[in-house]
Amino acid sequence: MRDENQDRCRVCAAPLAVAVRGRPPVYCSRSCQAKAYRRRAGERGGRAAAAAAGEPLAGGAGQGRRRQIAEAVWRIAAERGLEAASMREVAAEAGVSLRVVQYHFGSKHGLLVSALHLLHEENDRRARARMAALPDPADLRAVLGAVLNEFLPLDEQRRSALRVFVAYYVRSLTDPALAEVFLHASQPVEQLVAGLIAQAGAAPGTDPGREADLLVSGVTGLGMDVLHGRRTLADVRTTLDYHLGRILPVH
Amino acid sequence: MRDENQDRCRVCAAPLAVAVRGRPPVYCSRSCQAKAYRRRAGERGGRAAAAAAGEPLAGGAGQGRRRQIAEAVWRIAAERGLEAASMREVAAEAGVSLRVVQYHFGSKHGLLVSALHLLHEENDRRARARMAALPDPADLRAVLGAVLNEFLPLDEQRRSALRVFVAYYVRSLTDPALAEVFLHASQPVEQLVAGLIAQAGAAPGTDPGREADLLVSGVTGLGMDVLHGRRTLADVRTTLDYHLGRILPVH
DNA sequence: GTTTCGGTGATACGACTGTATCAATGAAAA
DNA sequence: TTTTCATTGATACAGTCGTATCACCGAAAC
Repeated sequence: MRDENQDRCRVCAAPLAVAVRGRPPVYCSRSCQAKAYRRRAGERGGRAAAAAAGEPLAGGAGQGRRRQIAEAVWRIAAERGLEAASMREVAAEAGVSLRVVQYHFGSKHGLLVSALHLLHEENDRRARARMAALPDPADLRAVLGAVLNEFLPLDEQRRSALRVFVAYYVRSLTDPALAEVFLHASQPVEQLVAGLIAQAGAAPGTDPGREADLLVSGVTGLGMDVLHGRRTLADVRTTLDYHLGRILPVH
Repeated sequence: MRDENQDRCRVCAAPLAVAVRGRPPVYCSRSCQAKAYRRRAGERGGRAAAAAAGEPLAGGAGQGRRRQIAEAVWRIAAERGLEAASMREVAAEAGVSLRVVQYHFGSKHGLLVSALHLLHEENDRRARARMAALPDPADLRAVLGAVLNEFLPLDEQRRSALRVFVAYYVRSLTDPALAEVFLHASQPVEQLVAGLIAQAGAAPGTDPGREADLLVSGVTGLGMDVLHGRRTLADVRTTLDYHLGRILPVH
């Protein structure tokens, strides 16, 4: 409590300009600040040169910061809704300061848009990984089931993803920039499903495209009902099995 | 600009207490206020006694105020999202003062819950009216189509209703009181659809319950895609016709 | 005449929100 | 040594939010 903030430079003791806004000044000039920096660097070099240098900042360096913050947005949106994702709240959840969020995303709108972008990439990545982990990639019915299951809240990850997804969906209804991200991303899901249905050998008289359209949107809606508690997960899976069996007759 | 607010009673000219909070006082006591009231009533009675009396307040008196305000909430939610529905914004949209909204709903949360309640009643009313207006009530396929079309944004009314619905849905994921309203309301839609399918003569081997589940949630999802611009309304109707034709074979 | 009652006008408070500003930091380049 | 660069810390500002408070209004009851 001795060297409290005086109105004198810490190095040359010259009087320093008063700043009514922003961070209070401590040095009278950039050179005095550099001098102080070198002094500190010297002290530090003696005992902890290597330790203080690297520190890749827990979660991938460089633009890993952006990802770290985006994940905080996802968590908040999933648990408390997008309207609870204020700048300060996101910063706290990510364990960084408000200024860091501002710096890396510019504005709140930029933050939301970027977080949605990263979310789409992440979801694609996860879905691809899960499909690659299937025991028999030639079993087209299993592949189809895996694709559709991706929209059901089967585990905490998918549950959270669905919640974030619908929260963003609603927001995009009144925010063109968010709608853009939605439109430029998820066209091919229905086409993928339609292709799988056609390849797997659909029952005669069925239209793979129309079946895929209702299946995809229906599964999303059923998943939302599960989130709500309006339906059981088991019930939804039974319904899904029924329709898969109807579209793809056994062998 | 002559009789500006002095610190004297308007009637007896006694000094009046200073109030740092709330509306500034004008009378020194309740009796002086009543005196002023009677004086005004006397003047008014001479020329506009009947005209000033009734005035049911444009839209149904009594608890019509609540409805008027709830409709403002719906409009704002449909056009700018639920997060834009602040107390002041709702009051302005409804053409009343902030205090009136506070008085009739107590808190913002109470406002949102009540508005959702009234919305459900309104939607039921509209759906019932549209079904009653069908040309041939015995044509079960037409009735089924009408029920499902209720979830598509076919006109501005349904478009708006769907937007408000999904906005509230998302909010209900993080608000138990809203979720309650959802759960205690819309169970029987799927049962209604399933009943219609069974009565209309489904194709052999089809399960009306499972078909209804996918149809209802699927139609909702497709309607949301239309809102988004991800799908054409015509495309959705074609898909819907396809599935109706599949479930209910022609004659 | 005074009180009571449902409803409303006019402020005010404190907590938050998004954004802006100024300065410091650590390291590398000039 | 001085400058530059990308990043972060520490505030400040103006506005909005939900809510609370006090007084007024009209009319009916006592």
